[in-house]
Amino acid sequence: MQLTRQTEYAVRTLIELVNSPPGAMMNSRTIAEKQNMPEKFLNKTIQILVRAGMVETRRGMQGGIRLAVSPDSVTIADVLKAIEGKLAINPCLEGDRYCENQGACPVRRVLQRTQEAILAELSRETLADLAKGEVFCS
Amino acid sequence: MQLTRQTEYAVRTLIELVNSPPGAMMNSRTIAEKQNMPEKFLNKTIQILVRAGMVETRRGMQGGIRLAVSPDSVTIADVLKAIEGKLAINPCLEGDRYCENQGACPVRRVLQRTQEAILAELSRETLADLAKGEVFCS
DNA sequence: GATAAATAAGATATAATTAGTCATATTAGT
DNA sequence: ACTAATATGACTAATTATATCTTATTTATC
Repeated sequence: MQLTRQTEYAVRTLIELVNSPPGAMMNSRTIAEKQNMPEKFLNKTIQILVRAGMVETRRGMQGGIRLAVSPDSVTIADVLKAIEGKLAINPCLEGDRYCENQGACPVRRVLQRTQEAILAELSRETLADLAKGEVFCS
Repeated sequence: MQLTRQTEYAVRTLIELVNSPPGAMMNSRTIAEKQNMPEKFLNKTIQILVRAGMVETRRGMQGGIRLAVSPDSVTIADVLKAIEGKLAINPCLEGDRYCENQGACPVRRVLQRTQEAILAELSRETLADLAKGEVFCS
């Protein structure tokens, strides 16, 4: 019942990008150093964000990363989904999962509510909101 | 960001015990079959519940498992804590963890709230409440 | 009392996931 | 063309979750 470290890296990276000059490319090493994350692993993480359409990258000199979306249109829930693939906290809550007792199952009911609560909280604030704070744990 | 399967096994086992004749020993194989869980793995899971004081076991013929607590005094949150060891969804939220930016960190703030929401939902209903439903997903 | 059957307990092994590193390809400036 | 900066993608290692196997204990039966 934990966020993966990669999700945290992704969030912190995005915030870092929000706080950088708009439109400018930022290189991943700088972000990795600032936020104390393993550089190569961060690159991998960035790839996922690229595929999710949240950032865009350019190779070569003067290359780097920048946001591809508006900071106020992305929440931690979005990042979580992009990185971890799904939001279901238990298999029985996955969309395509069939369970004959779905309606009656009390466990599922509690988990369903829990998941909704998680989503609600993680969707409350956007990257733009988060970036105002400027500092985070390392 | 998922419950472990073991946590689910534990919850389902406890509900099974709540629904069995009070005070009677139930054997783990029966529970495993009824709930479609791997028997030996369930045994391991039960051990954790024993150490947490939630159930008591007796070996040998006529042995088995039974609840050691009142069904209305245990919530899924309690089980989660017993099985997964901690409730923190991110390292920065663990009790003993020091982070100089704790107060100001916006990421931590969101995660903190999320964690509280999770706990609130998982603490809402006790085993006694859950057991009323009788069926669950398999 | 000895033996066998039932049962949990504990140790070990496998599989899956997460985290991290290394080698390659691409781009831009010189 | 060459070199340095940079992302990309393949590979490796570590951790965690899951499952199985072996051993110890208890009770009933003979």
